Amino acid sequence: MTERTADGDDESLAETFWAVAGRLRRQAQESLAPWDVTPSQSRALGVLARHGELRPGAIAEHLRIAPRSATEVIDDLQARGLVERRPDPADRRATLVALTQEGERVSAAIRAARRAEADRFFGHLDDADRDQLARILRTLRG
Amino acid sequence: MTERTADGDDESLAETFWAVAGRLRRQAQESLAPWDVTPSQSRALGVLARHGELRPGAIAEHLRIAPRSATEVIDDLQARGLVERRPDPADRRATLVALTQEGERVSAAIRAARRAEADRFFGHLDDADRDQLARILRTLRG
DNA sequence: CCTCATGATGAGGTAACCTCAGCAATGTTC
DNA sequence: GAACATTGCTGAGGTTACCTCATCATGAGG
Repeated sequence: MTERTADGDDESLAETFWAVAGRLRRQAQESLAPWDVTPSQSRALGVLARHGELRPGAIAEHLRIAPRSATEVIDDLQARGLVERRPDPADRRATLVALTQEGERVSAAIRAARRAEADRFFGHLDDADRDQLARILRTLRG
Repeated sequence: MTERTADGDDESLAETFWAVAGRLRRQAQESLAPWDVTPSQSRALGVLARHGELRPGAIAEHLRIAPRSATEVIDDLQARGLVERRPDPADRRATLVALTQEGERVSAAIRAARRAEADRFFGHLDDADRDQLARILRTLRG
């Protein structure tokens, strides 16, 4: 009798929101397992896939993290052979980060898996609700 | 010209959801600042305020974290004088964790601040949207 | 009592962030 | 065109919030 104890504890919207966030996070994490890539690495891969080669600072902006933190994520991705660093011909201080072929492959695969995951997660909603949710969230995104 | 760069990068619902989550998290964190209490500590205080004295294991269940992690949060709260541990008269292995008077006071204050924060955050929505959102999130919460 | 399960905690680890300091290349200013 | 501030990245080291695994009591059942 494991008892669904784990909190009804709801203190309105915020609490419910976080409960949902937790579920979504766990699912996302699972869906990344096959590639041995952490969520933050996958976010960085996504940015690179969308924008092409970028400097670490630009990646940091896209991810809304400190530049130093981007360096770390890039280090990890490089260690896994998914990105490579090359000097920026336009500025000798700077570095350009680009997906390797393997990086392209993995990032495409992850993108697909993430999409499938999201569909599965939000698929419990009918189309109208999905639209509502999207609209409301965009309002809150600021 | 600071440039609102930080990502339009939206890959549908999930991305938007996380953008909102980020904003909410930041605001929540700020709203806790006056009491020098971390988010996870405040969650634990909330559980204790709602349920009264509990064993660490029970707190862990409510927070959906490992028992060992609950021990840690409780340690921190105890160091700040917000909770106290006393032996469970019903089981000599167990410990009961209860709010101190200071803990009650702080937890009430935080509760109020959190509520105000949430109102401010979700206040951008009209009543209908708030209801919609609540309903949809409850569906997704599982 | 003897064994197994349970409650809490020590030890030690991880992911994902952060700030601060330092170094090299740039841009600016006089 | 030398002096100075700024920018771009990264080393060092810290924090939060988790985790697992091992240990050590106590408790419960045969």
